[in-house]
Amino acid sequence: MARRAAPVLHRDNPEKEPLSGHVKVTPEDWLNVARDLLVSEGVAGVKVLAIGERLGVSRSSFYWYFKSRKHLLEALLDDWEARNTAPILDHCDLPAANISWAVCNFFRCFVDPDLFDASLDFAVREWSRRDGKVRNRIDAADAQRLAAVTAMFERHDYSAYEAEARARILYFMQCGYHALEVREPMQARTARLEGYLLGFTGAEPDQQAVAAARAFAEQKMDR
Amino acid sequence: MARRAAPVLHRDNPEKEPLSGHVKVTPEDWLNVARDLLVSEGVAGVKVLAIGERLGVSRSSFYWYFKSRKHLLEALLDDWEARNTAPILDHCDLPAANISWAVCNFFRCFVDPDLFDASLDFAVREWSRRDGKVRNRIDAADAQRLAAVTAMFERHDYSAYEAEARARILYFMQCGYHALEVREPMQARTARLEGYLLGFTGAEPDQQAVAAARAFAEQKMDR
DNA sequence: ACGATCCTGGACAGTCTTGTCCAGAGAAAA
DNA sequence: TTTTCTCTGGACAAGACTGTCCAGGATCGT
Repeated sequence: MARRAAPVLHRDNPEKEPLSGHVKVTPEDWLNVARDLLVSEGVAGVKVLAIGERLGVSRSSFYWYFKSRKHLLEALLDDWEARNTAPILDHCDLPAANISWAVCNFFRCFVDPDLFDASLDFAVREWSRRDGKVRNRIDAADAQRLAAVTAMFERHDYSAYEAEARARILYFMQCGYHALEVREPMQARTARLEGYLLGFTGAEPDQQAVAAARAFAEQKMDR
Repeated sequence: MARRAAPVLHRDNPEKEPLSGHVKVTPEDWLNVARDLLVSEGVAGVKVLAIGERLGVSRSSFYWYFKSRKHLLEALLDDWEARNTAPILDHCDLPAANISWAVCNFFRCFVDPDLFDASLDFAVREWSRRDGKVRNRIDAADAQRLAAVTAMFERHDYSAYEAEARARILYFMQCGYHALEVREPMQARTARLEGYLLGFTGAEPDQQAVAAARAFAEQKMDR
């Protein structure tokens, strides 16, 4: 075996790229495009060839940076874990004058793509349905987040029982919203924030908190 | 071309199946296994070979019943539409003495796999993220369902504004619950029903309604 | 200038999947 | 029984994807 035609060299094939020569990429480039594909196409769409094409680079150079596609997927999972849970925990721990402010703080996470990438979170969630290891990691993340929201309600004098029920309503509702990917302008959504507060705190909404959250969301929309 | 080895006949190959001869399947068999695979593996897992193997039938006989894989997927989508939306609309329209009973009726849909197959619904939802046509159909289904829940709250004297906010909390929360596929025994879940009612109706929960919903859920669990 | 190293392109091999074709088994009709 | 129709099995072809190998261009240090 090992009989093989001589590879076509650049100088013999000027159509390729005038003089730029090799295109250099970093492992981060591969990872970034992989994340995009995970979100837009699902884990099945994370293909070495597809990433290489988008980077304008040959497929085989991938194997210089990653041992295999499987290792890329592991890196992708680490990347998600490093991004998406900490901001929620932080925002639940933020000091708040009353429950309205606390809920509005929580709400900010799900409005600001820099704090929490909902698309990425749900792409990983979908992936987890077909992979036990992924599933375990996302279960742990959900447990952490729910515990943080529960603690938030408890700090505002709800009983343990009510705090947990309301935390679940709040977190599940927000996740349901993203799961359904409702096509609704951000304005309509924030306008209904007051209604939500009415629904799940059982207290009169603090209009200042609502206004602040609305302003924040609208500002995030402008970008 | 068209040179080809003579196919191995059954009588020449007794290893196959003693004497049962051809195994007959129906288009419904193909569809049922396809639905299972859609739920467990996602749309990418709906492969002609995989279905055929599970049916114990050769891959090529698939093409007698369906023009192509694409046509199977269309049939799958029609099948979902025929199953999953009507029960929700029906349960929202059920007569109810008060809002607690109404919400508990709604709750039943999401507890009874015969009324609403949440796994199938989310499998289609996931599919819809990669296919515009699927997306349009599921958007329409969501709109119908939300309208029904909103109307339910309105019949119990909530204002249009509050009815919509509470309908969204209720529907999104329930979807979020299924989207996250929380691993929690049904008992724990129904025990928290009262807490949910407390959270999103803004009224004192009707203990009889809660008890009835609990009993229903526990009975469904036994099967 | 020149050698060592980094990184990429293309060929190759192997697997998996879809879709087509046709011989012929089984069952139903004549 | 014989004929006809329905349905299945296996071969074939083509395409997509993964992973391997290696020649050699590009670049950096000396």
